[in-house]
Amino acid sequence: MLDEYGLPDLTMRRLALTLNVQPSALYWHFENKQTLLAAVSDRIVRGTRVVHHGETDWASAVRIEAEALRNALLSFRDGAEVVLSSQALGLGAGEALARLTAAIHLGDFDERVERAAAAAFLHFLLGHVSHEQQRIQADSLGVVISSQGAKPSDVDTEARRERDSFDFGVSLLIAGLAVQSEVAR
Amino acid sequence: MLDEYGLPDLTMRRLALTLNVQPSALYWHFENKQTLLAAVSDRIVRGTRVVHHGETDWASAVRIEAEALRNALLSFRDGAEVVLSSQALGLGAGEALARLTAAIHLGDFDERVERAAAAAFLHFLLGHVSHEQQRIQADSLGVVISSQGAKPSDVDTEARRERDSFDFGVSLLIAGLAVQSEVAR
DNA sequence: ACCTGAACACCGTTCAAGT
DNA sequence: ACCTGAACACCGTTCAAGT
Repeated sequence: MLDEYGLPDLTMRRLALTLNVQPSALYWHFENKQTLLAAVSDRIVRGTRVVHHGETDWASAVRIEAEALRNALLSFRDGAEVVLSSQALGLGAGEALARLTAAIHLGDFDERVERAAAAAFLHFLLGHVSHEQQRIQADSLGVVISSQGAKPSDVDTEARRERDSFDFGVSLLIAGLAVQSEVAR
Repeated sequence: MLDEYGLPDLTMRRLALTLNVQPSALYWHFENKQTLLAAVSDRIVRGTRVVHHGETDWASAVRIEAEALRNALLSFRDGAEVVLSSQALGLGAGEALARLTAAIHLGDFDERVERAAAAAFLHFLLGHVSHEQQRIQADSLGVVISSQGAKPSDVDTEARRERDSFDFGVSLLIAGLAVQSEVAR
């Protein structure tokens, strides 16, 4: 349904219709829409399992995990916004945070540093991908935002640019964390 | 209205009621709710003007700007979420991005680096503060989320912790960007 | 230029009652 | 255990018509 209609049209009533059921029936299975969306977030995040990395360093582990999470979010329409909206309520992104924290933990930092860094990674990640997906959607609707002189810029080079700026952001945070580790010892 | 009711209850109908006007009247002034919220975002972001920093280095400039933006967002209930929701539509956060970019520009980086870094700062900033405000709201409703053994932890130390983890995130990004500048030359 | 009145096509959620 | 029927209290938006 998400892929077909997008988040704004993922309503309880439409979901019930798809399931050939009355809207009220959904409330036997989920307390409300928020918890339902949290469950959807979980499924989205768990989508991409990371290849069990042997004994790589923490930086590569974080990079791999970030990439995997980005792919998981990108694999559903509005994926990032779904997770963003349900973590805004304190639900749904726990799994993602745990995975990032585990990767960082390989670097053996102070525990509070690890928590704060994982949160920073997650904030960047969700923000960036939701921005990406908003662009994807706008493009698919043929909406032209780019002002003056910018060529149609084929989808491929556009996708590369997005990936590059994502990697750049991840690199910034990793480099910052690396400096932090040198300060610590 | 935002401070009194919060974003979820900031509806066109309630706004009209507050203004002693019919809901349809609002549509003469704004094309739709999205553009109205974008205007609200603008006001929130412009709230805190930065003290004209003389000739500090780019790192302090960025730190000051980030702090100012955080304060602007915190000064309205659900401020971060308002901006987040309207920048998800490509509107509303332009001013914030411009200010961060200007501060970073003092460091004289590659233009693409500056853009990507400013975006990274903004994503972290909005994500962090919206998380903060969600916590504030939960606390004010007396909702206890913290599991087991965590003391009630007075509001003051809680606020300090939030500020610290915000500063930490900003520091991560700044340190990462500093490394980037060394690579460049 | 700015607003009203009335309508359209929806929402999420509750709750008694059914099977 | 799981669902229906019916209702409640709302939404955003449009558009002819008024002043």
